[in-house]
Order: sequence, then structure tokens, then C-alpha cells
Amino acid sequence: MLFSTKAEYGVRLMVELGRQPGSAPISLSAVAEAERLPLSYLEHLVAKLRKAGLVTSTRGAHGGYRLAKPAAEITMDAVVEALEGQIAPMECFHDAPDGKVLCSHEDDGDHACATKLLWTRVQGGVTKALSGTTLAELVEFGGTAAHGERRATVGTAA
Amino acid sequence: MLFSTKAEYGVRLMVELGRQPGSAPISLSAVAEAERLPLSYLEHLVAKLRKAGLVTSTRGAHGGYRLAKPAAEITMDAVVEALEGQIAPMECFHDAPDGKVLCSHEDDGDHACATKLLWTRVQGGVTKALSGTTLAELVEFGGTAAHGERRATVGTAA
DNA sequence: GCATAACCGACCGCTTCAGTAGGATTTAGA
DNA sequence: TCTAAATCCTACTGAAGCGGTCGGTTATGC
Repeated sequence: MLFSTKAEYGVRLMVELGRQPGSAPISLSAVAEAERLPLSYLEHLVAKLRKAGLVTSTRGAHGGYRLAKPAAEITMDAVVEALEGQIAPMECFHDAPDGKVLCSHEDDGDHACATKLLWTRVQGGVTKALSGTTLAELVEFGGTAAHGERRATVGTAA
Repeated sequence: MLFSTKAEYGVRLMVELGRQPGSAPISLSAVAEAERLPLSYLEHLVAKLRKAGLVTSTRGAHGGYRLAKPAAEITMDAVVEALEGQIAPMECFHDAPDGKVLCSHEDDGDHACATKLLWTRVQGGVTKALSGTTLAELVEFGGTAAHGERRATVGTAA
């Protein structure tokens, strides 16, 4: 499995928030019930999302969570990264501050790291798919399929 | 991390086999020494590759492993899948026999699985990167990047 | 002041990961 | 024929992460 249920649950949570029309905050328990997910586990996940600045919270009675930005401006790479940590295909991969991809055992033998080409391509494919998908798309996708006829085509990000 | 070191080590192992010019089998200990990887761990990995039909083995003295097919005909999706198991972004994803992608909680609520769009795109990106890369490419990549003649001769073991 | 809800940290059973250990079987060559 | 080299196989282990629970604290609307 590429991702754990943290990403799955977290994205579902975000979609649920994005689905809400008004500006009133939604309580976690409402989300948990709607998505049939354990409330106490969601607490951990939403904490990550909050620390990443993706959702805002209001405490106390009638409090809850809402999106920090419009759903169309939230790309899924930020969401998944907040939940799962840095998206790298391999342990030795880490993003340099300047955006370049590094491999920790670059050239540590008598030849360059032959696997770097592969993992770079994989990472490119994943980040492209994630950053090319907005939360608004997912809300729309789930929403239209909800009432009425079934959307069969899923399509791939270009 | 998307993949564990199983994929990393296994790919390195395959590259090492592909690097060898002759048709003589290479012992695992030679590979382990060249790549500085634990021999007994490589045994587990190469077993998976063998069961997947990617390498062949000859037992006994002067035995070892070699590629079951030319490196140009080996795509990395087969290699990684042999090592890591089925490549799916999420637990609920599984390939149907007819090649279609299924989600186990398709439509389990009052709306379709909103995350399916996202995971489908991610899976597409990953499989595209993996199946679009051949072992020969990696061998070539590591080879040219190597500083010419300092290429280690994975000769007969010590 | 009470119910509601966000917050926080500790804990737990389970599985996987990465690696080790010890042996058995097969084979080439002296 | 004996031996060293190699594959092959099973079992085990420490560490870490996953999925989830629990109890408690703080903040807030009614």
C-alpha cells in the first residue's frame, strides 16, 4: 500500500468539510458519523491538518472545523503530505530547500545511484497526480455521483 | 515513504545482474559486496524475484543468479510488484481480473467514494512511471554516470 | 453552570520491516 | 570422494508504525 488510512480518512474529512455549503463550522462528531469513522482517531488526523494550516477550528459549544481556504485552492499534495509526512518514494530521498531531489547515497560507491532515475520518475508521477487534483474536484466528483445517475468515468490526471 | 528498502535493494540487485556482460551467473555474495547490502537479507528478496520469474538460479559451486530475460524487456513495475506486493495507493483498492480498478467501499454511503478519483490518478502516475522504465535504462543510467573505468568488476567471489 | 466540543498525551495490540541465525541441499572441482 | 561454495528454507527478533482507545483539560454558547 502506498498510503495508509490516515490519508484516506483525512481526505474524506476534508471532502466532508468542502461539501458543506455554509460558513458554519462542522463538529468532528458529525463528520465521524457521516463517514462512519472513529471520532477519536479523526481527532489525531484533524490536528495534523490544522497544524498544516488547511483547516481552522473554533472551540466550545457549536464549534467545529472549516476549511482555511476555498476548496478550489487546496491541492491534494498539501493534504496528503500533512497527513502522511513528506511524500518520497524511498528513505534516501529528501527534498532540498531549493526544491531539488537528493539521494543520500548519491555516488557512494564506484557508480552513481542507479535507482535514482526510477524513484525520481515515480515521485514525479505521484506529485503530479496529487498537486493536479484540488479538493473542489473531489467534492464535485463525490457530490454529483451522490444524487442520481452514476458517474462511471474516472479519468486520469494529465 | 512510498516504498520500503525491499524495493530499493531488490532493484539494486537487478541492476547489478543487468550490469554483468557475460552469461555466467553471479553469486549473491558478490552482489552483496558490490552494493554493500546484507547477504542474508538479499536472499529473501531474490527469492521473491525468482518466484516472479524475473531471475533464474543455478545451485552449487560457481552458481548464482542471472536475469531471466534481457534487461530491455524487464519493466520495473514487475520488479517492484514482485518485491512489495500489489501496487495500490490504498487498502480499499484492488485490481480486478479484467484490469479494472475497484474500490471496496464503492458507494457505501449516501454518496460515491469521493477519494477514488484521487487514488486512481495517483495509481496511474505510479504505474506509468514504473512500467515506462526498463531495467536496461537503469543499467545504462548508472553505468554512464559512473566514473568510467572505476566500475567494480563483480568478479568471482573471494 | 452545564452541555458541547476542541485539544492533548498516554497507552495498546497488531503487523510489517530489516535483519540474523542455522541449517539443508546441490554442485564443481581437487 | 571429499570439500568448499553456493542456493534454498524456516524460524526468530528488535524496532517502528498503524489503527484505535481512553481519560482528562480547556474553551464557549445557552
